[in-house]
Amino acid sequence: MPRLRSTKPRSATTPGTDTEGIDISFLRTQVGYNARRAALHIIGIFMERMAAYELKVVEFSVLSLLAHNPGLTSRHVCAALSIMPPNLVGLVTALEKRGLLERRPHPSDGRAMGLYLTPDGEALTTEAEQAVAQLEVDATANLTASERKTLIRLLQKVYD
Amino acid sequence: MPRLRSTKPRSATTPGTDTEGIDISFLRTQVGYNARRAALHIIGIFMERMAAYELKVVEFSVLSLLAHNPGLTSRHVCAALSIMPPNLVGLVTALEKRGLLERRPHPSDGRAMGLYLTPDGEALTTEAEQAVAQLEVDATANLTASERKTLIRLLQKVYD
DNA sequence: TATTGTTATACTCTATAACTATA
DNA sequence: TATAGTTATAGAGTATAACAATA
Repeated sequence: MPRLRSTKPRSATTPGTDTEGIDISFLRTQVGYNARRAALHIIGIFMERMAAYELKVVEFSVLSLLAHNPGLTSRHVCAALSIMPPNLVGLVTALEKRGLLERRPHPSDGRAMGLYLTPDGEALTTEAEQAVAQLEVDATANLTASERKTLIRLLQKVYD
Repeated sequence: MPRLRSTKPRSATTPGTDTEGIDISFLRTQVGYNARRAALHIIGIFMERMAAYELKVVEFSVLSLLAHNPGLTSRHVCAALSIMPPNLVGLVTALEKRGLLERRPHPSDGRAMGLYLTPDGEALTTEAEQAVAQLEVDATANLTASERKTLIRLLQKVYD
């Protein structure tokens, strides 16, 4: 299989700032590279807009997960979001201090704590989810509704 | 707009380990969430397989970029791969110490250094690119060739 | 004055080991 | 013996400020 590889060194006169003329043909044919670039693009816009709610990506994910699954334990949240248990502790503590969720002892398992949104947490999450839904549409404005649906389906086929 | 949100708390008897039965319907409708999950899935397999070449994702990206664009300056590489200049320094130094690339003074700009793969670097990159291409196909085995092509096209529409 | 490459540094994110209390 | 939550800590990744050499 022949390698497509330019032999001519790049213009010796203009180092320049732009990305124009740089050959990234190999990386562009890889799903991983493109998925990462697309994810970072959307996450960048997420961070800009969600700063108003003082929510990072993982914090929003936890809140949204608990909004739809009240009483989930830390272990459940970790499994669903691929978070290491030690890293969830500080996160939950911070959200608890902000009055957005609370830990309640599990009724039948003395080791476990159920996580529940407070009314404030519910309200904020409702707003935040709407903001995220809008932000996602804006961040993927180059896609038609149909393309967006197809993209999500194909991405899920990759990791499911 | 009604919120779909379960009101019934989760089973009080089985905290469990699995992810079964957890409702992640909201997150699953977001492109950003799915793109990140898919990227992490592929990157995980990348790290496993490319450990044989002692190459991390960013290191491979730099090598592949230089293979197709000999003489690129640090500034170019940073712009093309969204790396902060201070973070590229150690990376290039390490690859140089491994004998995979070398810095040559730019012929017309005394500040700049052109980056070039050594013959060893070229050889390793050729092997690594083949390994990555295979790994990508394996990591996206649930997709047909046509779906894979569509996925890449849609991802590029998002961030281009 | 602006830019390239660099150093030093700080901040964030993620990962590992070990402890406690319960099961 | 195993598991849930936690603590402390280490490591990787990413970001900013400032400097020397050159444009």
